[in-house]
Amino acid sequence: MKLSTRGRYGTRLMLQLAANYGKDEPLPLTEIARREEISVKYLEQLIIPLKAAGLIESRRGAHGGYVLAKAPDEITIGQILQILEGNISPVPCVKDPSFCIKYETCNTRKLWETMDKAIIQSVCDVTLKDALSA
Amino acid sequence: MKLSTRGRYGTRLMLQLAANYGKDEPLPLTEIARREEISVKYLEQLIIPLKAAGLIESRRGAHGGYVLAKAPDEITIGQILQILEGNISPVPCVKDPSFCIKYETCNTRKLWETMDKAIIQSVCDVTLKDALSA
DNA sequence: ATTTATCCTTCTGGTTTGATAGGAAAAATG
DNA sequence: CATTTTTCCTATCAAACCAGAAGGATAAAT
Ligand code: FES
Ligand code: FES
Repeated sequence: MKLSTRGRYGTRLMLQLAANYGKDEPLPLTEIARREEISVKYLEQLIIPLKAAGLIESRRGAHGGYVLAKAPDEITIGQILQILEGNISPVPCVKDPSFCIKYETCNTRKLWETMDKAIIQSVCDVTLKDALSA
Repeated sequence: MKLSTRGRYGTRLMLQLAANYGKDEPLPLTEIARREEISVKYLEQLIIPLKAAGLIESRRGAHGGYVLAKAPDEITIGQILQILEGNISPVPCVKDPSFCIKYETCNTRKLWETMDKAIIQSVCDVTLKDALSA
């Protein structure tokens, strides 16, 4: 039940961008890497899907970098995790019934659905803005 | 953020034992394996730590098998997962501060702690008895 | 032209997962 | 006592996943 470094580093990355939101200059990965002590090369990989999902915009070249595509209170931690970790539900069958052979007669599914809802609520209710001010 | 088969199969195993609770005969793994369509060999591995933790008692030899060591309403799903999956918190640093270098200045820890509490509550409030009657 | 950056693809060592295999020890049965 | 049934114990293994490094192409500013 561990969150991988993708989700954890990605959230830290997004918080840095959130802190920089509204400023003139975009924030380059080199700076984020320095502040968070994560390699640029690894951050590059994480930022690709975040950009593809439309959460981030980029500017290339010198004085380039990244900026949030939306305000910090319009992006939730749940969205970030969903993008970087894939489906975060504890068992696949919650989203994909064909995953479990004994789906029909399963007496544990209700359990995992309860767990799933608790997890989703705990991260989808929180925006970057909330996390920054906390 | 997936629960592994250890936690999922183990919970199903424990639910079978809970359903058998109070009966004269212990339930052998061959029978559980047949009902749940999981190999006996794999179930054997899962049941070792459950027994070591005192949740289960065994009787060897013919007509042997397993019985719950406590009533179904005294065993929670959280206990089972803790035993089979290890620490179920989404990030290790919640339990072990030395895990994260930037522990002191981390701005995401509060987030994961919230998530952790939500997960724990969703499984520790539920007993085998609850899960059976649900 | 040089520098600073994003962008894109690939590779790899290490760990975890999900089992299977083979047999030893104990208890009931005939 | 021999057989069967069952738990008990240890080892092995393929596949998947994780964390990250490497190498270079492209674009913009100076
Ligand atoms: S249906 Fe998927 S765990 Fe039961
Ligand atoms: S201290 Fe562990 S994630 Fe921040």
